[in-house]
Amino acid sequence: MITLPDGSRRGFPGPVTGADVAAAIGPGLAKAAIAIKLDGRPRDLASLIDHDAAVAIITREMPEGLQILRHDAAHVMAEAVKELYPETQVTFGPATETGFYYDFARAESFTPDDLAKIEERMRDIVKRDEAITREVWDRGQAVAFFQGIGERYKAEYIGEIPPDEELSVYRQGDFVDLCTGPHLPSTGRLGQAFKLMTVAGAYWRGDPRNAQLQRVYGTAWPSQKELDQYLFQLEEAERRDHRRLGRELDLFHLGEEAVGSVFWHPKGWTIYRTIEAYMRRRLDQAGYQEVKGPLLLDRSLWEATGHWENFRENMFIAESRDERVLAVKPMNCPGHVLIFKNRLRSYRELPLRLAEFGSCHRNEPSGALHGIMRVRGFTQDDAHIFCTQDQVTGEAIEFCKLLLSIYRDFGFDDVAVKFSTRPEQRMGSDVYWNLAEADLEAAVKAAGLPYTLNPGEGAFYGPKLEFVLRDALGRDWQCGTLQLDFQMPERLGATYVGEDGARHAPIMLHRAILGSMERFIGILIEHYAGHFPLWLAPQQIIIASITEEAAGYGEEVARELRAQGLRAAADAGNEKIGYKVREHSLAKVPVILAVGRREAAQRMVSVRRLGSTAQESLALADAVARLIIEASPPG
RNA sequence: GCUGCCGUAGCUCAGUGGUAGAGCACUCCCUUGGUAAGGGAGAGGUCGGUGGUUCAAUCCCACCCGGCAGCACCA
Repeated sequence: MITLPDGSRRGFPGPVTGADVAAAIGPGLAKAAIAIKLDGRPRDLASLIDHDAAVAIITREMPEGLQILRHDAAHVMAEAVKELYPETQVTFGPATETGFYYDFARAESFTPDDLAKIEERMRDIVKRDEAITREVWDRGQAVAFFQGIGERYKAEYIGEIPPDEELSVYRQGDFVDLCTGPHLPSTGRLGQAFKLMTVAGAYWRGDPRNAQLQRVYGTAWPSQKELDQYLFQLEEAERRDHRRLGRELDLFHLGEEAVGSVFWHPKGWTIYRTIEAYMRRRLDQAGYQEVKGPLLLDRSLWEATGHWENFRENMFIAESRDERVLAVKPMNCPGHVLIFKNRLRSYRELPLRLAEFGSCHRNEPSGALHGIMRVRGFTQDDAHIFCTQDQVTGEAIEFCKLLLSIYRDFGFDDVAVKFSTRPEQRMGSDVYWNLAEADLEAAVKAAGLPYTLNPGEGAFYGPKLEFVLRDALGRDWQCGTLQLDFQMPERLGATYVGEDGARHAPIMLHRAILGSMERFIGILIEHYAGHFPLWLAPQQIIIASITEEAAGYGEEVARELRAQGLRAAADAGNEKIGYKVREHSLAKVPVILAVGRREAAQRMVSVRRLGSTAQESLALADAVARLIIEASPPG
């Protein structure tokens, strides 16, 4: 008896295959079927069902089906590589979110020409429509076989598979691969909607101490249409790339003179200051107190916090004329703790929320740098909340509310939460960790936010929540964080006097909303594709005069708007209005006010919005009043 | 940091073992034009850096610096 996803049941006289079940339901499904889900687990279409079970047919359009498709694309690629370059060893080749990759071991590196050849051979293999069959081998046989054909990585890996686990091997044509599956019934079912993208290095088993393999990436989709759509999306992402827009819109630059640090240009810095002012306002309202700590702090402090031990390699060290060794601060928390413990604190002062736009420097590995998203010098919208254990939940809930509200103001409604627990390399006893993890989990539950578990990814001093927002292209970015720290205040000897007259170490919440200003602005640039909402646009309004006769009036309009706090400038240049409209539209100025002889005579402006060709004639006073309202920041 | 690829004008890119070119941008002149490029002229480069091979190197080789993609890393 077989139960289908809609709850209906079908009886079969004896054992059947997944293909039989699909055929029994209908010929259309039989044709579309590529695999089955047997009691919730994906299996080959050819797998035998010999007991009462819940069965669902998987088609290529379903998420599970797409994953199988991509996994198969990896196998077809491996087969193609083995045919073209038999000396190559295969290792792992899984599906990814947009396609697949396979890691190969080969002395020579693959060139772009090689990729084209491999892709061509893959298309052949699909045309050959080779049957893909599953076999179960015993360990000795498998190790001997893979050793015999020179596949040392595969042979090594077999030794690590738990002995009670079935060892399955898939055969397609002459290619035999160790794999748990499931797979398509034949290579022809893959279709031709795939494309090889790039080749890059990747460590065997993800460990930098191991050999580096060559990872060939590809993308694969159920149909050509979806492949084309994906490729278009990649182009769109490139058009929005913050490094490109940063240059085109003259926001910032990066240079060899300060690798990994941002040179903010006037327009970029205007965005920065606008965001900073907005955040400052929101934090003031939420009961934070802003502070500013020193950039250079003595080595002994970093030894006390544990950073010297854990992160010295990534800290910039500055030596002074005396014997002291100073480190450029990689984070702001020790400074805030020092401010906290500078005098005797009472429980009445808690929760004490110290905020700082903290300039930090971390000597990130060169390969990690990426535009202004991952830099060596950056500014965190950091704050530390010193509180009692009773206050943790309430503070966490308030923080989550504030964070979501701020994200909404920047146009991000989709926020995911990850809960990261104790990492392997950590500070402090498990007693602390048990307490901290329990408290933080209780807090996120109380805040009513759904979250996913991220085991082992916490900070070395405490567990953390990470807030991931999704941008206009559906990409995820981790920005906000909330970390619970039972250790640092105690390590640095920060205490407060409790109601009982005794001294207690406060609990410290580390938190950031934007994460880093640099990174967040990078995300915003890409999210808005450079087309910022009026309140954020560095140049909000251009007054383009049509003739020299109207230039004086244009300047007057610009002065009036600036007097009202708007970022307006007059363009009295010697160009036609069409040229000016094009120039400022490309510069993504949200509002262009055209003024000619008519407007000057009647004290009007002709309003043109970015993204529209419509023109609206307004009295100057009305236009100013309207723009003031539109340009006012949220919150 | 590792693997691979790349580095020519502000930008996008041609090009060659015999000391360099286009378009856009820039400057000036003409043009005063009504909503995405009006016309003309000019200026601009130690061909990423340092060594080497060569009669001769932007081109070939080595090292270094920087960038890109991925991996690893992200307190």
